[in-house]
Amino acid sequence: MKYLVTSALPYVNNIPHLGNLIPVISADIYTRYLRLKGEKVLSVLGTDEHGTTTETIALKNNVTEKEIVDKYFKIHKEIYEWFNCDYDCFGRTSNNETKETVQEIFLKLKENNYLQEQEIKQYYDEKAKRFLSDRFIEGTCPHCKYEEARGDQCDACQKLLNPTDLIKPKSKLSDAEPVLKKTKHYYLKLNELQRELEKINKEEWTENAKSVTKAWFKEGLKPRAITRDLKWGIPVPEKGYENKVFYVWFDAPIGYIGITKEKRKDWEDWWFGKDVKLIQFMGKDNIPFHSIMFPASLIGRKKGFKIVDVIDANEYINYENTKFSKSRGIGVFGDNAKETGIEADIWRYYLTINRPETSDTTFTWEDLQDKNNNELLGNLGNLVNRTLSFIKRNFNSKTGRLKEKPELEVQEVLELYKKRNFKEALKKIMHLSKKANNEFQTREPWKTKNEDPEKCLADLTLIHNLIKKITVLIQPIMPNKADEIMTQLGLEKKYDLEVLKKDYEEIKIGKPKALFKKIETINELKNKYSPKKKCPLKIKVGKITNIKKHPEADKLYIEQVDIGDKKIQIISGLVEHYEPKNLLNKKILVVENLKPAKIRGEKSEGMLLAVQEKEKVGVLESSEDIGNIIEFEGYEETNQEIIDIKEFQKIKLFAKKNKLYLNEAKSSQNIKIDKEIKGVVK
RNA sequence: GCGGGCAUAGCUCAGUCUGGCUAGAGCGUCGGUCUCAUGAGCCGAAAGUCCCGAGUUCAAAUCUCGGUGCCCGCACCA
Repeated sequence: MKYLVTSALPYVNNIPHLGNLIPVISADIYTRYLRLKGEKVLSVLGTDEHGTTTETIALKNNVTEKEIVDKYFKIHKEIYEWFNCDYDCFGRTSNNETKETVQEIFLKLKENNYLQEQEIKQYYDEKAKRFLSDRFIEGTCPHCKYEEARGDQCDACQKLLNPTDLIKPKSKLSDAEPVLKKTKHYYLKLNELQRELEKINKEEWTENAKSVTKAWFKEGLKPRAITRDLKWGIPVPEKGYENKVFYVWFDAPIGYIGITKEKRKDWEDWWFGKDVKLIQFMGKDNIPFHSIMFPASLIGRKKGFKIVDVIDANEYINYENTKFSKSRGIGVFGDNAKETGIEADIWRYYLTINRPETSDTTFTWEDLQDKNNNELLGNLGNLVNRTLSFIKRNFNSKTGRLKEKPELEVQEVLELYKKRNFKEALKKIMHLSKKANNEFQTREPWKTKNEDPEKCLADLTLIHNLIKKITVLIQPIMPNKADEIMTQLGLEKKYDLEVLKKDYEEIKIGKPKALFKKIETINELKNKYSPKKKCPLKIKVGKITNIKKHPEADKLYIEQVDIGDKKIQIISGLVEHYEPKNLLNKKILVVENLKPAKIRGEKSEGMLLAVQEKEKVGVLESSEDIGNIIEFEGYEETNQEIIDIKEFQKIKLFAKKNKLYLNEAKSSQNIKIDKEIKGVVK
């Protein structure tokens, strides 16, 4: 039996965070375990480089797609290497072999009648001469009238849209007004492949993989488009498809094959071999691509490609009390982990002992510190150090003869590795380390060294061997630390079942050195990498440059307000409280990031802040410069996103004396309340 | 609105599919103890309404129904 191990190919638009690293490290651990057992194994990883997002970013930053993927490919590769992930094949889906394989599979799928062409209507940019994907279209949101809504979603009201919903659609490529035009796409007939897919043996899959896949089957598979109107991707080898590429979900998994083909002459032994077991690690969001789409493409190809045997899908790891988020920059990212000065193997330990195997788990900095200081240092590090320093000091750095066989329950750990229950395996290893400490304690070598030096040395030799066994077992998880320990033990850096079982005598040990450093600066790290607290409101100083009564309403004024970078129109119900001339040219406070609304037919693009105390209403004034943003203590950033009135009402605003309070946080700048009243701001 | 998931000790998590010892582990806390070791080690203890309620069963953390709270996906409305 041979083992082909993959980890989901990460998307290369950004830097991977700890959560993204889980499958990558898991596959590495499993590979190392298999090697330890002496199995033949090939591990494959790479970067997924095609897709809309890359094209969008390229457009936005005015660089080519190639430049972006080249940049991130390098970053990803370095990060995985830093985390001691040792893959046999590390490549990228933009390589030539993937292109060939994808096109070949496509042509044969067509020949085997698993593809169908379907015509749909889509927006077309006549200036740029191409079809536009949803994200390349901008226009006015039909719901909230926000003018820069994207074709797939409105940033202001968060509603999901179809590009055809947009009022006054505009192409992001050329500003031209796009026209609806017919376009054709190829669809993979998943429905016709469902029966074959259901036959795949799923016994060894993780529970989440089984249930997600089952849910798809229950719903009934439908044909799914495999082409898109984009230019960054693998070209479709077909007349009339010159301006189209394959959809990323179709080419990315084929990348496993393409990358193997690029790196290995014997690639066919792995992808067509009969005695191969394919084990794929991934996050839970990737399940359908590996349980349905990828196998469907391969089955439909009818060439005998290796179909997945094991899907190991992990749940998510959360950051402190929130989610990891690439787009919002929350969490620990690969490059941050390096900057902290905390070694890769410590991270590997943490991510494994807290691996989200059956449910989501939580990363906290404090937990990381505790685990390093109390478990790694206190238990394992201390065991190695106390043993080796003792041998060095009392026996001239040399172990002796054994009087009994060092026994340790290694089999259980190997079984847990085999089931890919790495978390439990590691817990068990730490338990073995504790037991070794216990041996040290109960044998009391510090007493026997004078009373019975021969027994003392035999005991230490025994513990020396226990440490060696523990080291071999922990090597898949902490490869660098394992090397360090082996060197200190005076043994070769070799990890296999023979080394695990053999007992070593009369070994000249290496130099004992502290294995782990105490982490004491965790609060600094926590502050450094915790999400900046965002002030939900963007409150600006503005000047009323014009004011008139709303023609359709008795209580409303229409004000033109200069807020520095632009002028906005605001409707407010101040007629009963102010004469227009008393408001004109006043410097007041407005909320700028409020969703625009029409009030009695007039547009209102913000809110003028005023305080109400019983019947009295006073506007908030400021002596700051026009356009200045009011800041609040404890908030480090200002929200740039538009919020709606409901959200606004949830925020507690209160004015007292010369300060404004937002959810109890005091404003940094002074304000003035007209009529010197205090109370709730509305 | 539809679908899915989660809720177990102070904290982080196992256990639930397949009902069954006294509900577990690590950390933390408290008590005791050793001195080889990086203020490390070892022994022990306390700590749980297994979210709430009902049902099935000889037996429920586990199965069924209802409720509450949180999360995710999809859709719709203004």
